[in-house]
Parts: sequence; C-alpha cells; structure tokens
Amino acid sequence: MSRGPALIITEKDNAARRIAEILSGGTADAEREHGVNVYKWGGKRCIGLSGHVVGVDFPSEYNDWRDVEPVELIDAPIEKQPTQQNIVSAIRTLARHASNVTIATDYDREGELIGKEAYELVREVNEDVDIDRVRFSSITDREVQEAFDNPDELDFDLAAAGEARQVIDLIWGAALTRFLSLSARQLGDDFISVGRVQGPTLKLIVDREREIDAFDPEDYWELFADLEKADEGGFEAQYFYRDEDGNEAERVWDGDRAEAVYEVLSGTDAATVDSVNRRTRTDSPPAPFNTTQFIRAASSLNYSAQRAMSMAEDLYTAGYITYPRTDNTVYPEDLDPEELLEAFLDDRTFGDDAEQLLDVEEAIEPTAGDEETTDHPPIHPTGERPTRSDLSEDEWEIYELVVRRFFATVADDATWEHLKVVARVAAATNAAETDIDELRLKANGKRLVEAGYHDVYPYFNQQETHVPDVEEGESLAITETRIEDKQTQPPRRYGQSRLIETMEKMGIGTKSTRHHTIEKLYDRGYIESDPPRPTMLARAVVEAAEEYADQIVSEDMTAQLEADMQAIAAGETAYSEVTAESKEMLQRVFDELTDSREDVGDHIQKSLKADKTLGPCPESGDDLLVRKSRHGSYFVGCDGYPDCTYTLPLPSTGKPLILDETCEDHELREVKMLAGRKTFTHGCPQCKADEADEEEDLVIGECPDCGSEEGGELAIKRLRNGSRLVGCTRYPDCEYSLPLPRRGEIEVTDARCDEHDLPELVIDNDDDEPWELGCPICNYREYQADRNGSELETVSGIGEKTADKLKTAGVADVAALKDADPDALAEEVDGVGADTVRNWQADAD
DNA sequence: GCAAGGTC
Repeated sequence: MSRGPALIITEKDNAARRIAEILSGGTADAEREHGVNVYKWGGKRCIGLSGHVVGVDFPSEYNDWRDVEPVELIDAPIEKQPTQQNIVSAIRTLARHASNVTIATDYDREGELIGKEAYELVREVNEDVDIDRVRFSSITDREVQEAFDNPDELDFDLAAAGEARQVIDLIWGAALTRFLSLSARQLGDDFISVGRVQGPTLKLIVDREREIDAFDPEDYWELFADLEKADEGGFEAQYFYRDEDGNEAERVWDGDRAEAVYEVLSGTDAATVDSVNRRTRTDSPPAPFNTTQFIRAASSLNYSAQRAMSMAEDLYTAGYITYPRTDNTVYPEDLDPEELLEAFLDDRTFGDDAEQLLDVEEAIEPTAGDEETTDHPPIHPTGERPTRSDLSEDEWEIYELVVRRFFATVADDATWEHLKVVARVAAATNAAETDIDELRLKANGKRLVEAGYHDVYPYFNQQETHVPDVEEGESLAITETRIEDKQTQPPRRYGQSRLIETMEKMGIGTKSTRHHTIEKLYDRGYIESDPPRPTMLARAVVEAAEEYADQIVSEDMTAQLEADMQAIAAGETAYSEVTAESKEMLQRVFDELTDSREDVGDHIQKSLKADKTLGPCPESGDDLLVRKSRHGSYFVGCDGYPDCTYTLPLPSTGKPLILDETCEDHELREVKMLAGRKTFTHGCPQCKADEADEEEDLVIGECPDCGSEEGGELAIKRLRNGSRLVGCTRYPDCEYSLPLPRRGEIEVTDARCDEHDLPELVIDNDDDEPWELGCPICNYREYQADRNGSELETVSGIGEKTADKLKTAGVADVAALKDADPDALAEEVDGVGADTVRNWQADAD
C-alpha cells in the first residue's frame, strides 16, 4: 500500500490554492513540481489542472488531409493524448505514492469528465489507491469543508456523456471540415471549417442577412404636433388612429390619407385634452450577472465580447471578482450581502453607495435570476479591492460594472410614473373638404419617482420624458405641426452580445466558449466588421451544409446530443450506442456528399473569389482582386495574371475589408483597412493611386542626411498606396524619411523650427481641432521617445508611472534597462530596489 | 493545419 501524502486534484490552479488555504487553515506552502504549483501541508498535496490536460484526436497516420479520405475519419480510431505535458507529468509523480486521491474538479458535466481524465492518469501509475470525488458549488469555507467531510464517487456515466460529445464533435467537425477544404482546394491556413456550434451560429448570421437582402421597404408617414400648456412649456404629441383590430396605430400607410390628416392638423391651433392616464410602474433591479448578461452589459460600454471576457479573467486571476464563466444567476446561500457591502464601506469610489445600501431595516434580500447551477456563483466582487491605479482605465470600468451590478442586486426597486395624455383636434371650419372631422394626438410622459437601484447602477437608461400635468377638457395650443415620411427598416444585424444571447437561448456553445466561437468565425473569414456581416464564403458554406449536411448548421444537433448525453448520464443509454448512431448518420451524409464534391467545391471557390473582387481591371477587363504578397502585405492584382500584370498598391497597415460602396469612375469597390483603433477607409485604390501620381512633391527644406553633400531636399510626398511621408527628393539614392499622419489636410505654416530649419506643420482633420504637429523631425523624435516609454511597459512589473520614473533617471528603453547597473539605478529611482531591477532585466531577456 | 470544451 502507498503511504505517501494524500493528493487533491482541482480543475485549475486558482481553485487548488484556495482549497489548500481553506483545508490547511492558511498554513499551506507552495512548491513546484514539473513547473506546476503544488500546495503542501500536513500529509496533503493539492494540485490544479488547467481544464482538460488530455485531448482526443486521430492517430498521426490520419494527419495528412490529402492522403486520407475525409469519410475514413468516421471509423478511425480515436486516442487520448496529453496536451499539457508538464501537468500530466506532475500528476503522475504525485500520484505514484499517494495514499489517497480526491478529485475536486468543477461541479458540472465537463468537470466530471476532467475529473475522469485525472482519474485515468492516476490509475496509470497507481492501481490500488482510493480515488474519491468531492463536489461544491463555491469555494467557501463551509462548502469546501462539508464536501471534504462527505466524499463521494466519481460519476462515470456523467463523464461518459462528456466523452460522447467529444468524439461526436471531433468526427463530424474534422470529417466535414476536411471535406469542404479539400473540395475547394483550401488547405493550409485558409481551410474551411464547420462544427456543431460554429455551424448554427454562422447560419444565424447568414439567415439574418438573407432577411435583410429580401427586405422590401414600405413607405409610411408619421405626424406630430407640439402642444403647449400656458406657462408649462411644450411637449410633443403624435397622431394616432384605431386600426382594424382596434389597436392604436401611429403609422399611416397611405400617402394621400397622411396628407389629408396633415392638412387638418396644420390648419388647427388648439387641441382639447380627452383623457389623462397616470400609472405607477415598479422597475425591479436586475438579476446577478452570469457570463452572457455580463458580456451584454460590457457591450453597452462598447467592449467586444472577447475583450470583456479577457478583462474579467484578469480581474478574476487578480482576486477582485469571482469566476467569470458561469450560467448561474442565483447567489449561493453562503454569500452574505451585508458582509460583502461592508467590505466597500471605506472605499473612495463605492463607500457612500455601500453605506446607503446597508442603511435599511430588514435583512437584504438579493435579486435572483431563473438559472441556478452547481458549478460557480454568479459573477460578483470578492470584496478584495483594487485601487484605481492597480488597474488600467478599461479594467477599472469593468470592475466598477461588476461591483455596481452586485450593488444593484441588493438595492431597492425604482418607481416610474407614466402619464398618457390623449388630446382631440376638431377640424377647423375652413379645412379642405375631407372625411376627417376629428383626429387624436397622444403623448407619453415618464418620470423617475424613486431612483432605487438606478442610484448605484447608472448603466440603464433613465431618460425622462416630460409631459405636463393637464386635466380632461383643458385646451392646449398647437404651436407646430410636422409630417415625416419614413420607411420600414430591415431587421437589424446581430451584434456580438445579441449573438451570444441568442446562442445561449438556442442552447449552443457554453459560457466559456461562445465568445471564442464568434472570434473563430472572424478568423475563418466567415464574418467581417462589427456588427458582424457574413462573407460570400459564409453564405456558400451554409448553403452547401443546408443541402447535404443540414445537421451541422442546425441547432437541433446540439439539442439531440444534449438529450443523448442526459440519457447516458442517467444510465439509460450507453456511450457506444450514441456514438455509433451518430457515426451512421454522418456516413449517410457522406453517401450523398461524395458525388457532389466538385459542385460544392466550385460554389465555394466562386464565393471566395467574390469576397476578394473589387471590379474590372482597366487593362484586361478581368476581375481585380485583393491579394496577399509573399511578404504578407496586401495589394490589388488582376485575376488574369500572369497574362495581365496590372496592380494597385494598398496601405501597409491593417487588413483590407471590401465595402459595398463602388467608385463611379472606376467601377471598383472601395476598401477599408481594419487595424483595430487605427481602422480607416482607404477608398477606391485606383483613385488613390491616381491622386498620388498627379500630386507634386512639396519641398519644405534641406535633407539632413544628404543635403550638404548631394543637395537632396525634403519634400512632402504622397505614395500610391495612399500614405504620406516627408522624404528626400533623391530617393531611392537617399532613404531618409519621416512619417506623417494618414488622415487630414497638411498645412505648411510660416513658422520654422530653429533647430532643423523646417516649417512647422498643422494637420486639419474635418472632425477635430487642427493638430499642431510642428517640425516633422521634432515630432518624430517625440514619437520615438514615447514609443520607447511604452516599450518599457512591456517588461512585467513596469507600469506607466514606473516607466516615467525610469525615463527621468535616463533609462529610455528596454536596451538601456538591460545595460543599467541595478544598484546604481535603485539609488536613483524612488521605491525601486536593486532586486526589482534584476527581475526586470531577467524578464527583458 | 480539422471540433468543442476546459483554462491562461
């Protein structure tokens, strides 16, 4: 029998650390095993996995896509291989002599599977050791103690349900992905992928685009009047009528009718109040944050799903908020709202709100959502507080959102007062002859009577609409009338957060993967821009799937799989039965698909080309396409190459996006360059090249490099790819150049820089204050200095403030930091020790 | 170089 220490295995390092702390009463020490943290106390060791540390895949002889028919993957063997070698080795080392092993992975299906993976690793090296399983929904003293006092067994059926999912996803995904990629000859980086989750997600986007394409706008009119109560100011009221069903309708679908009504309305100067309706509405605070609702709230602050999650993960790792991947919207019983509020009492930002929230008579009863799960609590602050300077501005904004959401869930209802006024207008006697003798106007006012939770959670709209107190029978003056012609609008595209919400509703993907799936669609060239729009490639892939493998773009596949997994977990079906059935279904898909390989491939290839096509080549009439050079830069080239060698340059920054707008002169679609915050519209590449060819270089001074010897001069130049620079007139013999901003009119002023004898430049952007760039050489030097500063911040442990201090001490960049003498530098910079400098230097290497 | 699911 093994008599070594007992081993506890958790799903992640963070959980291992906290569980060790709880079970050891804070006495656990950290040591390293194969580079992995192990927490040690008494006769115990605790180690964290990193989610799945083994993965399923086909044996290596199936690796070559061209050598293996995709259909062969259906019956190919599947292996489990370690994917995190260091953790697997550490587990093996620790398990070999363990006296007991406890699996403490997350309390959900995937956690059970991850637990089983750990179980198998342990069994490989230790056949006899007892392996038990503990389950807890949040890592708190009470839950963890209780779980470890009552250990349970691993649920192999539940884990098998997860394994069925793994295998089915792999086989369907790999076989169909390879088939599509091979059929369209898209191998290497540009393969064409499909899968159980990305398929339906993509179809969702494509379907919406189809609706938009098919949309036929309809004209309608709306009529408004400004009403005024003496001394109380005016308010806007809108014309309405009763439609066939007796409902209030504002849109007038008939133009003549609208004109007739408008004639009556504009010919009248008073309206009589017909009815006044007041009602009070309670506006309850929102439920606690799950991942989806958190992403939605962050998106209203203009963060992408991906970015919001990555910041939440950082805040979690730093200990400021709880685990950000959760479906749970009900706080666990362990969470004591009063205690958590108290943690914020002395906080500069949140103290007053916390105090106000605690100042109530009864016990605080937090809100709760519909979903209660067993794995993690809703996202909330831990009570461990960062100061503003510990976080970047964006991180702070996200942290504040999480804190305030928690505040909102323990705050009071808000109360609104709604006021609806209906007024009647009688047709004036001089009105043109119509069948209209009376029409009605309505106005809806709302006022926030009790701000309630809005006081601590200012992210929701609290806009009030003012409608004055009026009484029935009262006469109001009509001060102005308006008729507006409008059109019905096509349905809106899904934004990222709406997409994630819809995926959740359809039951596809998980809290941890939905935002990744959307990123994947971008990476694969299926969607572009934000809100995402599908490419022609995406349409072709969805069309091909709809015809031959509808399952892979249907949400039903997940629903069916979910049902099968439930059955496996309940012991009603076997893993082998479910996977065999799924394989048969895929086999039938391939029976149909194989004969259509060429058709499918042609269609996809045409769409791929359409996604790159700008318009006709002026020389050959073939298509001009956006292409990528061997060096990775983009340019415009002719599809007739090599017979036609016509090309146009594109800007060197960013990834080109082809817009719908077409240049009338050249029949070429315009191009936008996507480069994060530096995204800009390039326009028609032919126009840009022509402009540069016509524009003469503007000489502004002598070239500092070759001016005195060769007589080179500095000039403002425009390149054919649209960018501008200050360069030497002797180019390419002299390569001296300085950058200029891409946008804005460049003005050369009379002021001159004494040091460099160059004119000072001003950049005039239409939408901005003109920017005084100054002497281009001075400007470039400042820019370099700045860049070196931010370069210092790439060293871990150096923030903006420290970088500033270092620069003051004469350490301008990373190279200088590496050369610095640690002791001397520590002398010079406040609050920095020599060891810290040595750490930086080590990190910089 | 395929999926989706964990985690970082």
